[in-house]
Amino acid sequence: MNLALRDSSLRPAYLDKLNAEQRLAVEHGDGQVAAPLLVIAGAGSGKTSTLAHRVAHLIVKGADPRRILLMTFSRRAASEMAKRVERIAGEVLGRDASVIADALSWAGTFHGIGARLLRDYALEIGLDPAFTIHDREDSADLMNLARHELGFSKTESRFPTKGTCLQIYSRAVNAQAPLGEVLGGVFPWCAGWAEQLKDLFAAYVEAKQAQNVLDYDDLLLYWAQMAAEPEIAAHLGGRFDHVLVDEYQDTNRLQASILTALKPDGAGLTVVGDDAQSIYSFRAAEVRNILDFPTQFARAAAIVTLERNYRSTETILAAANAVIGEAAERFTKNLWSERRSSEKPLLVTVRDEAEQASYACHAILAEREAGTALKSQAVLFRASHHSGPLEIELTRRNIPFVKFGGLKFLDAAHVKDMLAVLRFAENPRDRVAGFRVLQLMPGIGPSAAAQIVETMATSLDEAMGLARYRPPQRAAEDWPSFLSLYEGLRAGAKWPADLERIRLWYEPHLERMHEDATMRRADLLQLEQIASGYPSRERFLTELTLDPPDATSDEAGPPHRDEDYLILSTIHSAKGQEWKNVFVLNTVDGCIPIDLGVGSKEDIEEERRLLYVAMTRAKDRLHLVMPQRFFVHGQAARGDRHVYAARTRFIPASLLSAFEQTSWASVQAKDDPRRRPEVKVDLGARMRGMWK
DNA sequence: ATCGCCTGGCTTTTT
DNA sequence: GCCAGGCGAT
Repeated sequence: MNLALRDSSLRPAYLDKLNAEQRLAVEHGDGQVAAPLLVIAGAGSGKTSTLAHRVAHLIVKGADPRRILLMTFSRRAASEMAKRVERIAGEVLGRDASVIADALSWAGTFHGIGARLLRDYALEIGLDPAFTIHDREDSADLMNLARHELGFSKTESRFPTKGTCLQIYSRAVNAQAPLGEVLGGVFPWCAGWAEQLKDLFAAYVEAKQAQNVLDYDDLLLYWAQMAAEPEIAAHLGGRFDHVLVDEYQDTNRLQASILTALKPDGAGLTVVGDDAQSIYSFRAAEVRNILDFPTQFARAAAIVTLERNYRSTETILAAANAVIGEAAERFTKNLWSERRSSEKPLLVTVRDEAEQASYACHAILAEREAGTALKSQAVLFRASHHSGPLEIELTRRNIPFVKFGGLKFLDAAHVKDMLAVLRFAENPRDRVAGFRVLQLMPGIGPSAAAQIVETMATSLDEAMGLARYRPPQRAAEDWPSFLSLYEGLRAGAKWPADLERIRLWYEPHLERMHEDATMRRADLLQLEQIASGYPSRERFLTELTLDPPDATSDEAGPPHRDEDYLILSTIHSAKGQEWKNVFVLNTVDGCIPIDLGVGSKEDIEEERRLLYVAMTRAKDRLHLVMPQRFFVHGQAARGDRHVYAARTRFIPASLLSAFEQTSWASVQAKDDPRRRPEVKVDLGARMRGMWK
């Protein structure tokens, strides 16, 4: 046996750090364009690392990084990946590795890559490359305009709201399913409106085109449609030798069709995912994508399964495996770990949500005393508002935190106003932006705003149309300054000075409209700060829409980077992350699974996977907290009241042995002045008794 | 035509 | 608790 075969010169050091399965995935095809590859990567199995190693390996073996397409679920994941590839490939090639990372320019989300390709091929497909992109709320606003114009806002019985309409539309597009099927399957209560919805969607699509805007779905839809043209498809597919997709379990049919169009025979295609972590079916994610992948192409795909978990202790894994083991259908095997621990995950019963918050604070601080930084701890929850009481408690105790998921910075009305001005300048045909901006001025309401955008649309030159418009009396005072702002912005982008200019114009309106103008002004300054990091107005608008800053923190403003802070996150936003110490709030029926409407069997299964995802984020310690009592408001008929909650159905009695059950009551409760002592003394009787 | 106030209905997760 | 839509005052 020739020992030279094992020589490190033949097997680079970076491969030695991988386990056998990971190495299989990395070396598949040995750097050449090869048969399709499916990597089933369990939670914590080193998926990101494996994918990064595969990309680095391709480059080391001579692949051109500019011809590698790498799609991840967030831009953050993409840049993280690029950094790792740079490090690994740099070790071997020894060159200036940053050149490699820069050359890996086609790394991003499906939507982000779509936007770039569409601008690139715009002329070939009859699209104006200056299109702007609508986020969800903008899309809903445009849907609403169409809804009004068609007279659906005053129907006898109530027509679905703009949000619901958009959801239906989006579902039909992403699932590539006919409207009837979507209505029947997902929105049965809207099935009676099928005809009207069809008309509405037709009007919505026309409006988008007239205004040169694309919504999120269009970025995929246009891409898929463009790739269905054989000539463009060949050109497009020929641009990339290797196409790698992360989180494949969360892609939908539209995305799968894009991949197939790019690589009809699957050559050079790698997808990575875990069916047990599929939690995006509300976004039309199709778990069949990953399940059908192996047999989808003429050449069968190679399959590699990663089951060794490097993240969690075996007790945490045992509990997580037990939870997912109850699933109706699953494909990956149980994860295993060598990380021994005598500590089982905790199932903590507390009285109510206030006590839950109190427990979490208490345990978090105790962990920090023991040396676990706040940053290594996270609190996860099913719905964004579940963290409300905890946020209050954290603020009260001066524990800094950053929250991911839920309401975004960009959703704040004043931030949207500023961006709308910018977008209106970038694309004068964007009616949603114009409609919003114009109404900021007192005296201009919906009808005047509609009239103005209409005037603009019918003028040959939009800005000219605007200049000729005579404002109503009440708006006369504010009009000239707006006009001069707009003409200035149209004359040519001065970046990032444009944003400051807009703010100076906007501030008086901000103060008039909002009590808390000072706080909001701080947000605008922060927006300018963010803007200064982008090279151009167009890039800023596009990338901000596709990848909004996703953390909001308490009013004190975002903690500095070097400061220690706790992570609060929805379970969805926690995907792909890990912490030493993890808390899951509201592990009760009604929250996990969430009780909304009927809930089909599939919905319930997805909720089970959500709990699994949450649990598998934990490395060392896991606390599942169960408040017994909930305060519910609303439901006018019954008024506010308490309801009692039961342990989540995903942890039936048969699984309890995998957990340590405890209950907790805050010690301070007795001293808390807000709490009334329970002893009731009849002082009057005592006084009288004194004289008996 | 605009704006502010009131009422009645729905209430998740995100690119 | 938030949004859509209706009504009345300016």
